[in-house]
Amino acid sequence: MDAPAPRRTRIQREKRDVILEAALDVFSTHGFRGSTIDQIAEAAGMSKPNLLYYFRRKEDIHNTLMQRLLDTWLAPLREIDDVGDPLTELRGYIRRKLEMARDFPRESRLFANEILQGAPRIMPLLEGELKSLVDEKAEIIKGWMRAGRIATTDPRHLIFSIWATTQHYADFDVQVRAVLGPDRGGEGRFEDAARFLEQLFLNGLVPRKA
Amino acid sequence: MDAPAPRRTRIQREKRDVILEAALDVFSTHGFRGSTIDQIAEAAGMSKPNLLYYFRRKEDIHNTLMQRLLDTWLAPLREIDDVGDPLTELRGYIRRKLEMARDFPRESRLFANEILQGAPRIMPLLEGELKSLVDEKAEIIKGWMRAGRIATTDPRHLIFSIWATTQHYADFDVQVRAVLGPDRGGEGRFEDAARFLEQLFLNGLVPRKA
DNA sequence: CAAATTTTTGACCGGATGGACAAACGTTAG
DNA sequence: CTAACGTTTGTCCATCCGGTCAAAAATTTG
Repeated sequence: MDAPAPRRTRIQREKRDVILEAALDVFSTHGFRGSTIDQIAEAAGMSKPNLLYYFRRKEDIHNTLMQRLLDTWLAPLREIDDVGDPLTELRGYIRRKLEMARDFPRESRLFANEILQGAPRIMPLLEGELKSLVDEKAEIIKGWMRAGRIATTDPRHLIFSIWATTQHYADFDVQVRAVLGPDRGGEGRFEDAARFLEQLFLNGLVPRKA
Repeated sequence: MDAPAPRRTRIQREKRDVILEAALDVFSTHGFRGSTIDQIAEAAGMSKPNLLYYFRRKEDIHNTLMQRLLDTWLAPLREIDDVGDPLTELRGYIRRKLEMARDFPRESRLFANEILQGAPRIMPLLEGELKSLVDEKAEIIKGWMRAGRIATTDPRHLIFSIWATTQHYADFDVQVRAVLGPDRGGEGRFEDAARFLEQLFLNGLVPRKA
């Protein structure tokens, strides 16, 4: 489907990267339709026709961004396997996802925008690659439950809850900061979140003695 | 600030409602900039100039929608008080929020869209009304923790996690359904989610004996 | 009924926006 | 140097889109 061998010069590789970086900024805060080529071109420090020399259509930029995103986005989930302690494994996954929300908030928002609007461009991927990856990991988690190594519950909804709670700190960042206020809304918020989520996922809210 | 008394005829009230209903559909799936007046007008079954007779500007529709939204949106949180059992109170809050995600997904997505794009229109509300409401409820929760009635943790992040996990089923609905597949992606998914969330928030994942 | 008022519509406008194009400019290889 | 190739830009175009306007149609009021 894709062009077989996109042979590119050094300049082309560099400029394309600059454009993608700028486009990530713009797309992630205004959405696809809310972003203009002029905005992206200005953010990339070049003229609009120049930008269109590297990407023929606005959609091409978005597609390229989306494709790159999905690879890295699912990496943390792929890392889960059933060697080692289940709780350690899950704690690690939660930590990695939270770090991604902290370090790649634009990517998270880009993804959220796409899903919010019905995932028009990546629906096949969700039903294909994503679903089978989740199926596979859900099976591992189910094994842990059968062995009594973690509490028995719905593994898929467990994964959803990890996605939701971690990505929240990227996607709803403005709200989080507004609510926390200047004192606790600074960089410390991610450490607070990490502590809280660890406690939540491990022990829940029922008070424990000893 | 607002016009003092917007005296409206019966037709005006009805037509404005039709428009708002249509606009909720359109805005919640395409975002503000991604939606056109023509789209909304067609969904409302009237011509564009006719629509503009009831709302002078596109932004007015969005503002009205936003204003109505916020009242109902925060209602579940307002209901929390410190009479009765804390765990019951929190469980009830989670259930109510999940029901809202199920029954008002468009409202949830409209709100998510706004926050994702930096909350340009409702930032003052977040820093004002929302923050103080959360502050107030966080204080109640803190009281429960001091009394040893629930586990000690960060009350604000607890609220965030409830928002995140419940709204996820509205905002990321396409993804949830794609991952669950046809068998479990039907209407049963909300009951599964309710069961899972109750377990998560009460007991976490550490397996319990007895 | 007729006057006054409200509602609806077709036609139109100006600015924004995605994209095309050819000419100019720069760089590199022979 | 110069021809070939890659890069950049000014200009232009067609379409979309938010919004206006005047006039027609419908409704309400006296």
